[in-house]
Amino acid sequence: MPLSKLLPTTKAEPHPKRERRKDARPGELLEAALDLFVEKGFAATRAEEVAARAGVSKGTLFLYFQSKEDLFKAVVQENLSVRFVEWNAEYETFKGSTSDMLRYCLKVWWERVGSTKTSGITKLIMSEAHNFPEVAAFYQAEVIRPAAALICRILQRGIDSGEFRAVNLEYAQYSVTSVIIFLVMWKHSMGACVPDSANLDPEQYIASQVDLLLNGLLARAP
Amino acid sequence: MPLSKLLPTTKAEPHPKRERRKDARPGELLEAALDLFVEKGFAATRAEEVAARAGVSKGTLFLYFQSKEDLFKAVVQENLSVRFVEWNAEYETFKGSTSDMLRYCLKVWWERVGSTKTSGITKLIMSEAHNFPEVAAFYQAEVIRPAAALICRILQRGIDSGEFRAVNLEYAQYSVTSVIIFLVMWKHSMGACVPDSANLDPEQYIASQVDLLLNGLLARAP
Amino acid sequence: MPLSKLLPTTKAEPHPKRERRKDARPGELLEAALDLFVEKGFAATRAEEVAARAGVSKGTLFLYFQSKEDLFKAVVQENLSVRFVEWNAEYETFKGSTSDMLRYCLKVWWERVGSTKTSGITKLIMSEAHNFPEVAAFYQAEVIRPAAALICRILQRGIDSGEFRAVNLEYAQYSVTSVIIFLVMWKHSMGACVPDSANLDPEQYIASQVDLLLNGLLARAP
Amino acid sequence: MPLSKLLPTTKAEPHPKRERRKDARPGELLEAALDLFVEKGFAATRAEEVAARAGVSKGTLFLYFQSKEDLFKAVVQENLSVRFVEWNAEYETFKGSTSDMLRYCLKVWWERVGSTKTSGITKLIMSEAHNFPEVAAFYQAEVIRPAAALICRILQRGIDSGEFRAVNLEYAQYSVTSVIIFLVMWKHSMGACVPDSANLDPEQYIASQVDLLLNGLLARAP
DNA sequence: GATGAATGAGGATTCATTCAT
DNA sequence: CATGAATGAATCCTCATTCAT
Repeated sequence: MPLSKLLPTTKAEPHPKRERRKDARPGELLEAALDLFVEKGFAATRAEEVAARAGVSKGTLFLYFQSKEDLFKAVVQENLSVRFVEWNAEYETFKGSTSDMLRYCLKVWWERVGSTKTSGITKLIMSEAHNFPEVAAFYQAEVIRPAAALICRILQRGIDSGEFRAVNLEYAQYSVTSVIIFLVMWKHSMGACVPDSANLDPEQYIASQVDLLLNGLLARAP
Repeated sequence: MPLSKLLPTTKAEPHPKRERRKDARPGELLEAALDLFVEKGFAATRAEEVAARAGVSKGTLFLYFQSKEDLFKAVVQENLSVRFVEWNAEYETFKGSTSDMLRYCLKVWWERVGSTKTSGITKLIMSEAHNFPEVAAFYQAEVIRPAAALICRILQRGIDSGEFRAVNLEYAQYSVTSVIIFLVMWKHSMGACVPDSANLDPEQYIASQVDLLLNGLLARAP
Repeated sequence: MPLSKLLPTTKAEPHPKRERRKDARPGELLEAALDLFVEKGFAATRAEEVAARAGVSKGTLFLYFQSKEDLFKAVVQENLSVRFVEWNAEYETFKGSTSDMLRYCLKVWWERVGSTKTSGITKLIMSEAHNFPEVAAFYQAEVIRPAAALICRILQRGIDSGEFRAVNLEYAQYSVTSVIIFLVMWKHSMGACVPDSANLDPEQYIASQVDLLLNGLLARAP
Repeated sequence: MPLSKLLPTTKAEPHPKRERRKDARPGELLEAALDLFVEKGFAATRAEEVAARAGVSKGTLFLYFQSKEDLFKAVVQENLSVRFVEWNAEYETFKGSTSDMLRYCLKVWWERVGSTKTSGITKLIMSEAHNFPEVAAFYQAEVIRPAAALICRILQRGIDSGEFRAVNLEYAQYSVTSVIIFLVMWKHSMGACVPDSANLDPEQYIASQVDLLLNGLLARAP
């Protein structure tokens, strides 16, 4: 499925003058749109709000994006390319136990994605998938599957080295995914409506989850 | 007669069918609303659609609910609270290991909630929390906190009996919660946009998650 | 113009059984309707409110009146028949100066009409005339013209006796009418929105107006 | 393209004409609203009608006024207050008898207000006061009280000069007010539903009323 | 007769989108 | 390029009126 389908369609120029490339405008609009879509959902976000937050007029938004739906797709596209290449590379060269690798992987995810605005995109997709099935499918292909593959590779490494039990990869992978998804959803929904005292600390949450994932709940025989 | 010219005569045609089911209406509407809200989100669901799915007219909906927002709140309220009492009771009388109890607990959750329409509520809340802070707070108080408390009690039972390690309850509890939340979110978003082949089997998913949660990934020393 | 046109049409019975005549119902409804129409206007009054104030259900209202418009016409009809006959009779037999007669006339009007709910009908007609031109014309014919004629007859009596100047009757008559209309409009609009301290006392108002009408503002040469 | 199926495509046809008259709009809308509110009452006037009469679309109205009620208040506000300053000034410098002054005052009122659309405001307020108590209070403060004060000042001038009798100002003032109110109400309600033959001539009406107010009905002793 | 649940046309209001400036 | 005034389809909600009980 071609990525280009998610790019802002740029009004199919009849004669290709010069490829006007992005000023700052589109970026600022995409950023504003991400914020608002994540916060309020697609339908509840008004185009004018997005424009206002980006510091431009309503008209300008539609200069860069043919429609609100188009803007949505562009937001997704812009924030999709989580750097699996780079992570895959890190995976190839990682020295150390696979337990450490898993810990490291989640730590890095939190630092680079989870704690940033980018994590909002996941919440957005989860919330709007039904209204944008095409986008959801695309996300599934471009993000979820690669992520799952990466996790599987890590798990496989642990199994191969004898560090991990020979679990079913397909489902074991969800033990990592669910940690991530839960944190993202929490952060962007309930977490924002709840006093700090009732809230979780992401780093402690991740540490705890990894510990349990690795060691399990059961007490070990001495 | 000139007076009749003043007000449009509106001689309404007789209506096709007109059932009188005062007591059943709210429930029917609530069910229809649950379906549609979960499927399309709050904003994207038209009041008239809800009415139509419940087999009544637009006006009837507003006879029972003051506004669409009111309907939303009623949907949330309707599908809540009830279960925790019965579950807490089951917990008190459960015979067997806490591992079994945990397995049983998730199994029952899936059968009674996860696999039913009710699970859509959770997705709904996660998606719309920002637009309905009161509802979110309500959900937090009525569902999340009781659920967390129940899970903690189970974990504590395992620790007390020496079956489980003495983990931090507050965070260990999330290991169960995240299993549930992930499954719900998946089912109601990506899962509906993805071919069956790429989809997960809920019961296998749960079994696998519980197994890993109990035993961990790490291979045991012999 | 036949009065019967303003009567509630009673659903043109195909076979004239027995002329079911008013219980209390229609009267209570008309009273409630008059109150509310005067207070809030025709459009802003809901049929259900009228029914509720009359202590019956919505359906019952439409049992007695074919439509809200019909109800309006019935309200007008019911309250039209200000007793000019009786007043005309009083006029014939009145002993005393025409000044006293005028004073008496306005006093009686206030006691029997102005201070009662009936005066609301005038306010109602004035306010809604544009939306019910037929009713307005009818009121003009049945109430305003007879009232004007009565006033003219009184004025003529004064002129004939040499008590009054030989003024133009047609316009002099408005000097009485305007006193009445102003009081009615004030009572039913501004008067109800203003603290008592800023309000007028009807009887003092009438006395003052009659005095000025008779004696004029100008100081008399000694 | 399946995505397009999700949101109705709404490829709006180009609009016929589209004038850009930001500064003129509110005034045009206010004028249209005044016409229609006076003619049909507040509730019976549809927002779209107002827009249409102002030559704009429904949406444009709500660009300038937050709601129909807001529009109503603006209509009242727009057509007020202004005149009393200029009139008070004229009063200070008037040369001539107070009788002439009174005559002049009513003549000017008819020319500048009574005969214009502005007089419709008064009818509007009288009819709708109950539904807009704040507007009524505003009108009372901004129009009625200043007008009464002006009239009182004139009467006082006449009394001071010995031209008028020493009447009670508070109530004598109503003799002028009622002349005005009656004319306005008549013009905007019954007057519009009655053949010209049965109608009054405003200037003759005013002349007659002032004459009677000054000289009274009673024949003078020679 | 009475009731009040049900209906659906009607109207206020919103907001994505266009386009003259 | 940018603006923001203008548009009108879409949607929520009201309320006169009907009719099964």
